[in-house]
Amino acid sequence: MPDNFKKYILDNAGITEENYKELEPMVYTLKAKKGTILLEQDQICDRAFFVCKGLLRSYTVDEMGKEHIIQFASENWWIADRSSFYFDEPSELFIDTIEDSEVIYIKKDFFNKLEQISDKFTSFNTLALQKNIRQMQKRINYLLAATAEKKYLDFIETHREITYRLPLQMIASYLGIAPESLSRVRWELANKNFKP
Amino acid sequence: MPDNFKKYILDNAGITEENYKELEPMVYTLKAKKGTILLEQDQICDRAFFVCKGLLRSYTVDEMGKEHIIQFASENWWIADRSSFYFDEPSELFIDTIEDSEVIYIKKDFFNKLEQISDKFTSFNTLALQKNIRQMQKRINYLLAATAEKKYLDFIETHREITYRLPLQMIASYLGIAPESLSRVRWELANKNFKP
DNA sequence: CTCATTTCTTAACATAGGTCAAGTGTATTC
DNA sequence: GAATACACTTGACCTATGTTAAGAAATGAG
Repeated sequence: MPDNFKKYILDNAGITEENYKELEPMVYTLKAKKGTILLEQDQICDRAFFVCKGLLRSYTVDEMGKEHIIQFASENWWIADRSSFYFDEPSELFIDTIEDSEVIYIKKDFFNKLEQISDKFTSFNTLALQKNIRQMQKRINYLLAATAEKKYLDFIETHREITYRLPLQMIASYLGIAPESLSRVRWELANKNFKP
Repeated sequence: MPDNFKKYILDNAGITEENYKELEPMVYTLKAKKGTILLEQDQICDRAFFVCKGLLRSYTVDEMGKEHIIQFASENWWIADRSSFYFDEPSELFIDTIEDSEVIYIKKDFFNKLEQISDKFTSFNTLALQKNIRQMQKRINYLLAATAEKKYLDFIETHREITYRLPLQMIASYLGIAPESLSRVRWELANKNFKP
């Protein structure tokens, strides 16, 4: 099961099979039924999750008990509270599974070791951080500027792979709109495409 | 004038005066009157700006001509389109000066050289990226969840130093609300604090 | 000091989107 | 294969925020 994780590391950190053996003991495997919470708010997120199979999300819960989704992660994606992991501070986020999932998780020792072994890893990590920033900036811009309809259209565009696997209410939560509003937007879109 | 920049680099990259001399030719200085545009959308942002004195902002402009502020930068802060700089792609952002300002800018050669010279620089850079991500995630969460009032209260809390230097319309733009709404919020807040 | 410009506030009105409450499908479970 | 729980839609209504327009304050330039 951890095969696509191994492949991912070998490809991206540029290390040998030999070297990977040193890391293997620090790789943990986990299967979780849909709806399992893997990280709670206020815990310190001491691990990063890599999705081998399935679908996870991270989210906050506000004073009204409402959930606000920060990120989705499907196959070959990472998910964690980056800040909590990096700064050892309590997590803002919950993480749970949206589908039955198979997950790898690793802790800091893994990354430390990998950094020693690989000369490519640091720059790969920087690249990942930069991509993350680019994506977040785009999202901030959408949240500042866009209507519900524009947000939704952009979402299905940029999340094609997972759109059909997500309950609509979760997409709504990710976009910062009410599920009922999303229903309405979809109805309006369906109409537009017939009229002319 | 570049003195606080020099201090900033020596402190954070952990290099000697001697080493700094090698970098100096790659450090550019610039004075700009309030309202000067330093970066236009669609240009490639080939430089990062460091504010010695004054106040800058980055922002997008939507199809309606409306500005949406992404970031402010006052003394000892950096501002740039990180993604454009890193990935050599056209910038989403404009950058201009909100006050008469004195600015340092440096290009990639500076960072490359610094990376060679300093053993601390890479980890310092990673720290900066992580802090950036933390701050953006918090902002996304506010944009998803908070009312205009909460957003404003959080802003004056976390941007104490610059709040009084910013026109209210720019704060409104940063928060994703209309300037008139911000006026209303401020009026309501002023009332609350007298009634009880 | 005065005129011009920009910034901020106020008020009346409009609307996107939120809330509440059924109601209808669609999965999952035993 | 009923029964139970989710997920989605619909409609009526409501509210926060946007819009438009005007005037008051503040700032700045000459």
